[in-house]
Amino acid sequence: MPPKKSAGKKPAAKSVAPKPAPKKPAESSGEAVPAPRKGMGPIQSVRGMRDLLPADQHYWRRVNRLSEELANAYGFERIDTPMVEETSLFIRGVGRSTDIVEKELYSWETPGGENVALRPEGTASVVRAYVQHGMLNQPQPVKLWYVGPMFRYDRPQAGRFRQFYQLGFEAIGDADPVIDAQLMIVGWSFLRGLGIDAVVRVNSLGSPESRANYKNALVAYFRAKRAKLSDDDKRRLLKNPLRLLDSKDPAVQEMKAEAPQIVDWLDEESKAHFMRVLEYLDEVGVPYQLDPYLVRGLDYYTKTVFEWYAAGDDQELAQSALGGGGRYDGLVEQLGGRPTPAAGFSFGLDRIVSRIKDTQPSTAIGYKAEVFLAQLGDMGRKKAIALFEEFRESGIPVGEAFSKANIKQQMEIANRQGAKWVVVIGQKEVLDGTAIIRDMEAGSQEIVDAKKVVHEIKKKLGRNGE
RNA sequence: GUGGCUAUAGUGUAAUGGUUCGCACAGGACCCUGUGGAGGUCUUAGAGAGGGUUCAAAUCCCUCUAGCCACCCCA
Repeated sequence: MPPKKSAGKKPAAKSVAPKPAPKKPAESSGEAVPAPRKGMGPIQSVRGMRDLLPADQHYWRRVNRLSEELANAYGFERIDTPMVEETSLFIRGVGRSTDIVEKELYSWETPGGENVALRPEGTASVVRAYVQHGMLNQPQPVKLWYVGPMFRYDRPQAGRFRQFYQLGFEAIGDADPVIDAQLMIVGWSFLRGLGIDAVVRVNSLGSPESRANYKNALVAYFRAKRAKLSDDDKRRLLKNPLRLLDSKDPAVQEMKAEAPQIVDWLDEESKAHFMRVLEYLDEVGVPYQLDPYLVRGLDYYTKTVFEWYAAGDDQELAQSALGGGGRYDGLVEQLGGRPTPAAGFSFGLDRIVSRIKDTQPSTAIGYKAEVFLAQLGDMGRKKAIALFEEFRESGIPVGEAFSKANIKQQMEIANRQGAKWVVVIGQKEVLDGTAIIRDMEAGSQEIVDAKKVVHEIKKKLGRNGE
């Protein structure tokens, strides 16, 4: 760091850079400068926020491309909602007593006095948009998808960031179990398309009534054994009893065996619905595991719930869930719409990308060009700059290193960019009205008329038919 | 939010409290304004921030910050 502390102890000396930046006139600045702000280090990104660097972008691109492809294939339309919403949307949508709302919400009051928050998930916003724009008047179900950053003020950890990216699919306005199944199929296709071997765990929470009844039974059961519960679990008992079921406490694990099972409390309709979902999955061959203890952290789920895990992580690594979702038949109404059935799911793209990165390290290079323009001398450079535009307008990926004069260096760069052809233009060529085309694989080259270069290259690339 | 571990160039690493912090890769320049993958020479760049102990700190201590691990929770 250039600004070093006072040379008090360290004589340091050290040959200073040519221009000894006249930093501190030691004495004079002493009073002039206000207060030497402390903690002056290099500025870093804010906690839990990270950069997605160029080297990783191709993974993200792949994920995004597949998302779009699948969305089209399955008939979902893209929607983008604001990152900032009224805080009450999330309180009503996600649930007041969930951790997501209680302690992980980035919320503040605007200068105008509105209470707003950064979205912690996508479903509430999508449903809000559905209601706000009267999408109930469109053919149902309305199938929407989105991708974008979400924000949760949680403690960062591997696979957990305060700004993270979710890809989500929602189907609003249809209660048929085939919708639930199709969503799971979309998710399955997505993971498979990325080469991720995953299983989906499925459960049903039933209708709000059956869920509530079950919850009561569960609370009653555990309350009787309250003394044996850890503090964490006592808290859960009050706040989110269903969560007790995936407690890691061995004592609870034991109690679980005797505990009421959710399947026994499902109403007939939910049970039938669930069976249908499973039948459809069987039909398509989607591998799933029934998990009677699967509950989800958001309040809005009803009936079907599911979560994806990478296969092979038989040991539950923390943060190993890649995504999840389910049916939320009550949410639309909860947010002020008419009673409307709906279902959806989302993936955590950060985790998915990191998974691909670990299992399929890529050799992809950065910028790729098919043709490279090498130039020599000022005349050559001028001609090359113009020619570059011609190539670009013809849609041919073309590379350059105009700032380099050395031909050898340019060849190196051409090679690094993976160019199959190099067009060389020097003084001589400019004067002759020609250009050299070099075949990088064969090492041979030919001289062509400068006016025909683009045409010649197109021919070589097999793009003449256009 | 709780507990623990960690922090050296862009990356990965090395150095019993004692010279100027070593190495590899990456980057830049040159060898080389007329032809690529190699090589050679030179070079840029570092102790997360702040404070303390000590004759002396990358090394020991404290605080902050960040990352990681477990918990909580979740994607």
